[in-house]
Amino acid sequence: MKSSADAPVDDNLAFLLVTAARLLRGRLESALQGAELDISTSESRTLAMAQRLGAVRQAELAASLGIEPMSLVSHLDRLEKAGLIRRTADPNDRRSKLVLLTPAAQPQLKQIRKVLDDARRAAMHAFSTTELATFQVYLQRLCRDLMNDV
Amino acid sequence: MKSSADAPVDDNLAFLLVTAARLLRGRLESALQGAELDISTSESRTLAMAQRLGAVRQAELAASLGIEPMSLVSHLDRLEKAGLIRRTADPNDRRSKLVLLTPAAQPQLKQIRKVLDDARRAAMHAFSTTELATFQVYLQRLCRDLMNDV
DNA sequence: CCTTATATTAAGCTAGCCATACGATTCAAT
DNA sequence: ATTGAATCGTATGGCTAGCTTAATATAAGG
Repeated sequence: MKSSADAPVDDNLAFLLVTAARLLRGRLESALQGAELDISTSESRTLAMAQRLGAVRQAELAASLGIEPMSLVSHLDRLEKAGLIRRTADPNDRRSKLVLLTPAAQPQLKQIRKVLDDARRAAMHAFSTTELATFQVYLQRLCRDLMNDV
Repeated sequence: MKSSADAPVDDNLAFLLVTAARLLRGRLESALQGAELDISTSESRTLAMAQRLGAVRQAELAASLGIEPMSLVSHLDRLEKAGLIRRTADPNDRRSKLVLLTPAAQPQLKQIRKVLDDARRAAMHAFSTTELATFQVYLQRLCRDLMNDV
């Protein structure tokens, strides 16, 4: 299937980005729901980043996600309740808590990744491998710039 | 200033897109506020699209924006209250209303565009003209695909 | 007549943000 | 040792931008 050229789309890059994100997110949420995974896109992302960073302080995890620590709390609450993470006191700083994945999280995360990847692939099937790689590099660069307060 | 390579970012394109959009949007909102334009990003986008389409039915405007008609109502309410648009009965279909920009909207929209473009440019100053063009084409294609229900 | 379309209203949800605040802890300066 | 500032995670209430479900009156098309 080829893209339709007749639907008007924004002529402003920022509007396009915000719109694409919103629409793609809708797809991801539907896919997670359809797979009966009781987890949202944002919780999935939190879990994936926590896995990547290993035992990580909440403040650091929030920074890596580009969100406020306060906003992270509710995601962690849900993930902890679902038995996918646990919070433990940081032995090096008693103000802090470390976030660790539980054994149950690994297979779950594997499944989540598959569902999300399939949905993303379906949505972007008209893009070539090279284009996808370029797209991803651009987004990575942009995220870094935006997160590092240019 | 060059991008930092040490901040971890997501390795998933979808997460990157959603994050970039959120962060960029924050920049846009700040810029609009800083310029004391009493309008949000979404209202700006609605106004810009309404200008582009000319006298347009609400359902059609919503479709072009990729949002639900119901969601459009509150944006239009605000814009109408601000004197930037007016709604008028469609002579061809009495169920419908046409959205038209008021004379006050043109200079306002010009200012809004400037503020948004400056903010977007600042956020993406590390991208070359060619890269920006490529990025925009990718986003346009993605938006079209997502809006045309692939 | 029946079905679909249109704009609108209402309530509730998610994902973030904000301001404000708190107790506990840590760090740096004196 | 003391003090003030900063950090940390958490709680509260409220905001925005969309979505959802449900519903309504009116209009249009077959």
